[in-house]
Amino acid sequence: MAKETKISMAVIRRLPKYHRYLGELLRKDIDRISSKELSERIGFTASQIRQDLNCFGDFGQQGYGYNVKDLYDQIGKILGLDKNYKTVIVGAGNIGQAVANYAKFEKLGFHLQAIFDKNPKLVGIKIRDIEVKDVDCLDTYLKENKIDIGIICVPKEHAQSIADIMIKNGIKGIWNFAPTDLNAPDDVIVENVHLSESLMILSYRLNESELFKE
Amino acid sequence: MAKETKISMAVIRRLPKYHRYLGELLRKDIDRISSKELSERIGFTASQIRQDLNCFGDFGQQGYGYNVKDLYDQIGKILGLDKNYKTVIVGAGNIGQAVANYAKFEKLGFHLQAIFDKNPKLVGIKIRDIEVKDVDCLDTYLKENKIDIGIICVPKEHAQSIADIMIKNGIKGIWNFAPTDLNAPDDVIVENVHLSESLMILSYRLNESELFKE
DNA sequence: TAGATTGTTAATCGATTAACAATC
DNA sequence: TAGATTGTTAATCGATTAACAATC
Repeated sequence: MAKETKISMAVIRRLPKYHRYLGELLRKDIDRISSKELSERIGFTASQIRQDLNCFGDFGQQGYGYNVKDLYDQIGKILGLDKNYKTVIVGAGNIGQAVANYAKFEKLGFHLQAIFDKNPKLVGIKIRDIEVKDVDCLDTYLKENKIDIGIICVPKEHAQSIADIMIKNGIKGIWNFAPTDLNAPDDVIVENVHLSESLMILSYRLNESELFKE
Repeated sequence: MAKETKISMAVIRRLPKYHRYLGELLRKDIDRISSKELSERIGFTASQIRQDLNCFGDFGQQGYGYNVKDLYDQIGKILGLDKNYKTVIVGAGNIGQAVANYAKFEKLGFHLQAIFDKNPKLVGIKIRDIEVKDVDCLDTYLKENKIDIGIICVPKEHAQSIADIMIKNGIKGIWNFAPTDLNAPDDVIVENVHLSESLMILSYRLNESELFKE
């Protein structure tokens, strides 16, 4: 991570897409690519691609372009995909189970250590060989086990209190699926997945375009 | 939807959050709010709130502020939440099932009509009283039933071919959970939920902040 | 009326695009 | 070397914030 100055959120949100497209090129045994050609595939301007990449270092070579494998690895490193994270899921309902079973998850270095729920019908069942624990044990569990990331899949009414327990016990990142904004100190990173917002935006765009006639 | 000129994506992506916060105020029996007070709750500047809302009409009143119920309803209408949409899910794996069982879904006016999968082990099972059909029937089904929105929850390798069938049969919106970018004509709206991108951004931010020491 | 708060214009800030010298 | 393509600066575009007259 070469250069200084704060990277803008706009750039950061494009990084995973670079990583994904470079991964595809790699699988196609393409070993070099110019910003112009990548631009045509990925849909960003060549100029933007060069600007974005230059936030992190001089990855390219004049007259040649970028080495695909190299750049893929570099961006993976920038994204922290070379690291390992210990995670817990709180909320073993539909979304919690889907996340737990989400295969890509482990591949990216996120290792699920435990799952919690408050529903007695779910406590005790096994998901991916992990027995669901009672949420009352969460606080104790987090004290006894160093966990990096907490995944919140509970209804919005309980999300903040679960987040508070996580924060109190030193969790550094929260992946929040509850449809609410969590309060957290600056040194705890919260990344939201708000499905209903996504759906509303789809609905808006459908109507805006006048495509949708009931 | 009063005013003209194209609304920017930045504004649109904030609309669901307005809707959510106004819904909360409503439940707390607060019936009027100024841009300043809303600003303190929602975390946007008062100026931005007034700018955003004015894209769609003059909802406020000088010296008074905004009527919560009114504004909530207006934004709901702008988002198309007063409409009903017929949907199908293709892919009855973890994510497909989670989406199918997602309660909020129906409440927003999205009515699930059918679920498809190609796995014989899943074909025939019932999810929310809907029997999973073989994906080979998708094309015929869409010809016989007018569906508004297709939800893609299949692995990325199959996403485009499913999308093609949907597009060919007149589906106007696609909610895409497959980690790939779909090709679609301009009159088909694609809204992506890329979970792994969200996770990568969390990972990046964790490392950037130097909070994460392995 | 006086006070409050909007709607809207102007100023600022930040992000994207264009251009081109540097250089492989 | 000549051609290609980067890294980077400057120009443009768009989004956010500030300011304030209009008005409830």
